[in-house]
Amino acid sequence: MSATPTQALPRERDPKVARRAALLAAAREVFTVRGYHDAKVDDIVAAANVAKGTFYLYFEDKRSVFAELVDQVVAQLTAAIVRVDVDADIEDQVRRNIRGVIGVLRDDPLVVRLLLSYAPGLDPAFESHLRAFYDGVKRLLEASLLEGQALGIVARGDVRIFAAFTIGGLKELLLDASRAEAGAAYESPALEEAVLRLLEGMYLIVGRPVRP
Amino acid sequence: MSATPTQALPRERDPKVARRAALLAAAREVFTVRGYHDAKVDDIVAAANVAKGTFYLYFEDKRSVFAELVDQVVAQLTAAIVRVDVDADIEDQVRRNIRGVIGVLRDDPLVVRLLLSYAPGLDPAFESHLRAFYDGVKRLLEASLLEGQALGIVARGDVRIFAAFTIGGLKELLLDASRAEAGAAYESPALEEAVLRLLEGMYLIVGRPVRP
Amino acid sequence: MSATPTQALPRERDPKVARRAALLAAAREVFTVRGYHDAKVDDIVAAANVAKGTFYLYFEDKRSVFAELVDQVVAQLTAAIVRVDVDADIEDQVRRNIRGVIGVLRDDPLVVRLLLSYAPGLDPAFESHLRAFYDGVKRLLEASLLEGQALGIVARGDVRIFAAFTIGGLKELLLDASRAEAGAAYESPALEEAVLRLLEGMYLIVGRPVRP
Amino acid sequence: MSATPTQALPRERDPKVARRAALLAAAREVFTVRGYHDAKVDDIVAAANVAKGTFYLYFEDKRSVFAELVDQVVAQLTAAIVRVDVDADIEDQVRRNIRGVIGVLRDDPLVVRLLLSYAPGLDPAFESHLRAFYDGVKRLLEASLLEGQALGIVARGDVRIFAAFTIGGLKELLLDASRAEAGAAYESPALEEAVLRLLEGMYLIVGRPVRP
DNA sequence: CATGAATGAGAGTTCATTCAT
DNA sequence: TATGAATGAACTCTCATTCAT
Repeated sequence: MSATPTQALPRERDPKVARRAALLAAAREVFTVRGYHDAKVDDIVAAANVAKGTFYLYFEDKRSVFAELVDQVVAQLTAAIVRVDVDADIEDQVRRNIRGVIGVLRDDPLVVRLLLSYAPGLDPAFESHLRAFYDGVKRLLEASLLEGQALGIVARGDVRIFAAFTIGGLKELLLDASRAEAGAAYESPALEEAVLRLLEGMYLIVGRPVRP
Repeated sequence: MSATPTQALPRERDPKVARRAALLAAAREVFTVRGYHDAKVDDIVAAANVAKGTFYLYFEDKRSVFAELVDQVVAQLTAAIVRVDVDADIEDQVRRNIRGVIGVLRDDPLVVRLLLSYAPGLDPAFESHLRAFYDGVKRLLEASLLEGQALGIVARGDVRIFAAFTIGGLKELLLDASRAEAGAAYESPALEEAVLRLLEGMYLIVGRPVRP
Repeated sequence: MSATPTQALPRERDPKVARRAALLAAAREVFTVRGYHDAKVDDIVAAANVAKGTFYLYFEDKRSVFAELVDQVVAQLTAAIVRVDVDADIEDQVRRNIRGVIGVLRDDPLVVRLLLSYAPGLDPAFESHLRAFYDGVKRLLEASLLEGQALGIVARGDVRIFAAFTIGGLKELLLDASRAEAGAAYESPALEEAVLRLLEGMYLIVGRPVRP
Repeated sequence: MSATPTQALPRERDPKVARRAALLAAAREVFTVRGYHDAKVDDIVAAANVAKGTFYLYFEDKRSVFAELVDQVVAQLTAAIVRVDVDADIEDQVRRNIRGVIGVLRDDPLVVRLLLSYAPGLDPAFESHLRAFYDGVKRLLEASLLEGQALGIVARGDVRIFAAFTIGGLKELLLDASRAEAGAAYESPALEEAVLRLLEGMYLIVGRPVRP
């Protein structure tokens, strides 16, 4: 927009940062394709074109790279979700949130599988990490729903159930979408519309006067 | 209730069957607590109070015990789900299905976590196994929904999306329920009622005459 | 040939002896086909149609069955070899020895491979056993050759070399023969004739007056 | 002989090559003493003063080290054997072959036992490997003998039998020699002479006019 | 005597992590 | 800082042998 010297894609100058990023990218690729346990550190360093020891210069251990990757996506998602302001246009904001989440996953379909791999029980080591995220989102949603109920724009009912069902449904839907080869219905705009409809059906009262 | 010598819980007499069951139970416990990879065969045999070699008398290998456990739950769930007959009382059947699924998981809360651990990407070895089950359920649901749409008792819309969202929502809900310590809302009957309401809101048109 | 009450094939009446024999036969079969290390006790008892524990009622351990099988063949071979009496027809006796050895192996071609598997170094456990046999035969042959040299019917030269070469040659030849599907040259009489010729060429002076 | 800085025995400078060689040497020692099955990877790495994992940096698995050792000797032997050229001095070439084989085994008496351990039946895994070598040598010898018969310098008779007997005799002789503590007769030149004599006796017509 | 389930020491192999260069 | 060879604890699975029934 102006003559700022910043590069469009600031192709990292600092070689240390670049290395770290390369390893992270390689890890994401490998973890996504192979799964956490099948992904060997050897695979990651091979993909990053780096020696094995280098890996440990940038990361504590195998587990911490995975954790960092998860955090990355979590951060992106968190950034995409905004607390619904009841004084503004509700539907628009909900739509925006849905679109945001879909968008993040669309941009980085590989990590979807990683993130959606909640896998409770399969690996206790990551339960806490992933659960923390889901719990956060769930709480955010619950709070919004409660507020909405007070304002009469969310149907009565147990918000925990609403929240859990919503999040679960979205997860499955997006997982499906990340796998679907074609599927016009899984095109972003259609998906967004369909999800909105579902939420409306379930509990969301939009497009109606706030007043009874 | 009578003089039959059979025991209420017939505490398996056949020692081989008993051992197998003991190992299976131990494995379920260990897998559930530790997760597949962290569960060592040593842990399982220790829990079953059996020597290491014994394990291999009853199971091909570690993986096959896990697979068998999954199959067990899948079978229970499959048995609990019936195809909805549109000539009979729809709501009752849907309710029965919901109740059936909830019931199975309630009876065996440990394995829930195991089954709900779809974990795509975390372990390619079991993806196919678990996906096959989910795909089956999804297809069953999709078919029912299509039929329902033809009869006017299911709202219009993409049945794939309906099905995926429903299953995802249920998974998350039941997972939550399996963790909830107290939570009155997660009591079976209330849960059943709440789920029914959600489905109604999303797409199910019940309690109304088929014909306008 | 007469009314002797002995049975032609005295199909052992004593069940214990029969069991033992059955196990031995099974072991021979399995060892021959699979080799010592690949032959599992399970395979042997399966072939003998006997429970695993039974094996240990009749034999100390796996090794001892093998040893006994080797001893069996060694005994047969030892019986087939006679010390050459220089006062009688030399050629005839040599021929008889060759024929005897060939005959034993022909009767029991399975065990040939077992016996010829001298395998020094491959398994120290059996070296001593098999070496003892070969050394015995070698010494026997050496003694005969020495005697023959004294009588002028064996060429001059190192009898140890003669003996070793003879035994090695025979081993290889018989091993080949035990494998040869067709091979007219490996028919017993032809083989016998050929071996005799070789020995004559190497050191045996037959059909000539002892004294020049 | 000059001022070159190269060492007489260039004690491998490349540490990777050195390690590999050390492991190979250790394996040869251990296999030779203990036999293939009794030789544990632990023994080999202990002998090489290396950690267990290191073994697997240099070799696929236990079996492949053994195979490589066998191949090594086979290669040496193969190099030592030349096809007899009938237009040149026959006796000299045969003598050279004999000397070559004896020489190889003399240089590395440990591996002799390994190589001579044909052990059919003792381990099917290596039968093919070793048999391939013996069959090769046998075919080479047979071809030479056939050629020789056509030229009248090899006696009539079944060349397969000649070849088998020769190779078996040599094996046994060299095995004996590799064990013989003292034994003047087993000194290389004497051995070479004796073998030549045996071959002459059996079928080789040397030093005589081709014409009757 | 016979059975065959149970045993458990031990084998080969893997792989996250370390560290000398 | 980067390397990659070395490490060794740990894991799964095997199988000869034992022993209660």
